Amino acid sequence: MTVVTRFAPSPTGFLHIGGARTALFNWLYARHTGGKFLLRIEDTDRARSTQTAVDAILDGLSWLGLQWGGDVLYQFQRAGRHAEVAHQMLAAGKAYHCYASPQELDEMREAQKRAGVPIRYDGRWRDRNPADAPPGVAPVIRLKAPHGGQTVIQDAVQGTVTVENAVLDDMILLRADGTPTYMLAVVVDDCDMGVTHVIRGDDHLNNAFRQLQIIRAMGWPEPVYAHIPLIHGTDGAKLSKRHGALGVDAYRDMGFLPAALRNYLLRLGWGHGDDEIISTAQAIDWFDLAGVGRSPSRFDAMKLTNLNAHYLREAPDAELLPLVLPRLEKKLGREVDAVGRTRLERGLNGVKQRSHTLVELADKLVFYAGHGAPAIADDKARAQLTPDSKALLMRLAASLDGVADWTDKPLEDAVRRFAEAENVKLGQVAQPLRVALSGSTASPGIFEVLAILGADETRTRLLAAGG
RNA sequence: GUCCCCAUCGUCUAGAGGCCUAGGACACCAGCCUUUCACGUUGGUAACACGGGUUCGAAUCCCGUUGGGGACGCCA
Repeated sequence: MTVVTRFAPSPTGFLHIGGARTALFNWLYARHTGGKFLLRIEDTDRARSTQTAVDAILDGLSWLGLQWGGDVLYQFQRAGRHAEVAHQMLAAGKAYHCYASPQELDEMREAQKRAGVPIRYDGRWRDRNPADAPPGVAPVIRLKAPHGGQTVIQDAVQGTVTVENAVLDDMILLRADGTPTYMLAVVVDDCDMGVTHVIRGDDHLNNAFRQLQIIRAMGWPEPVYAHIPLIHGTDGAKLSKRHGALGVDAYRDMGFLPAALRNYLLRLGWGHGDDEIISTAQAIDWFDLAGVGRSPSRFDAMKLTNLNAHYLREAPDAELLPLVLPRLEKKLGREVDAVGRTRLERGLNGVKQRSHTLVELADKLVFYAGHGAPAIADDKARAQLTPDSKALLMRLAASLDGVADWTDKPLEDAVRRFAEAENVKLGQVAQPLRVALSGSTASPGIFEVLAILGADETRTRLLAAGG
């Protein structure tokens, strides 16, 4: 049997980190088993669904590298099919019309709340004669759920979960306006799409029992359920669009790499021994449902950042350059010219070793991209440029004029000899020099910076700082 | 309120009854390396929520307590 998984977000907002992980797990499981990963947009709530949100979700998944198979299925377009199933159930006596008005049901729930009894539909139209139907009221169709016994789910993550049927009420399948509810639509679509494994957040665990009742009423094959624990914010509460969650686009803007986010998300709720750095290929090979933990986890930006720094260091320069270039040009307010580009190509490796995000990478790279004296980063850097050190830099500029081979090693020799001649420690020359060239007290190796900037640019910056 | 789920360092986790004096990673602290910052490396602080069982033996199994989370819509 070919495994079919799906990710089924509702387009009411961006793709947040929890949804991204759900998508990742579904994608990984499909890839691991050689199955298919499908995408379905649950847009049956016409009032809240937007095209902007659909685009954000599609963009987010693409950026994350989670390619879905086939066309995107839009749930609303299948409303006819959903209604058809509801009517089949009606005809088969598995469902019934309910004429209770929304206000009436609100009152019912209020009364239940006051009485301290479970809040659920009381089945007032379940066995009532249809002849009692009030005139002019469009009914909803409700599932005639089994009364006795219990419903049991063998969840691939949660294990055996049992619920008494008595606590499950007769949910609405088809609204008064003839549109399907989520419960019906999910089940019909999963069945028609041939979904074999439903991997989703465990906020859906309770829904699974209701969905199973529909599936059984229709006599359809039951999927394997895998309800993965939710991701919580640092306060321990469910992460949602309304509560602290950011869209994956926000992480892209913050300079995180898709590979890092995938690795981080994978480790949130799933483990494979002591492994931490897990490539996507490795993840596909290793991923299984049995390794998914059962307790909720909290989002830890520090760990993501650490992982991102790792993937940044590992990434080929050619891959990174196009990603930082736009950020650099935004900083400079102009295009990076050919000279700047060459320096970036040579300097990228040294800087990426020292960066955690693309944002940081761009910050630390900007001195290579521009011309003339760099902006001084902070007071610590400014403090390096004393009258004494400025004078020293002027003498250094003169001394460096004699360097014929403007590369790392000869430059290092020259600077060391200069320090010796001045009778100061190397650091006493290196730090002011670093600030003069890069604008900061922290940079790649100073001789590398010297070499990449070139003799002319170095001289320009030295004179600017010394004068 | 009712139902469901969960519980190992601050965080993510390893742990399938003896391999546990509880391992790894992030973060934090100290040392080394060093032209700065990183990287790297060495060491350190830090956890089985509590109470009962079962067992020769429990972080691991059972029950309860406490705590946390989720769900109870003509939302998805």
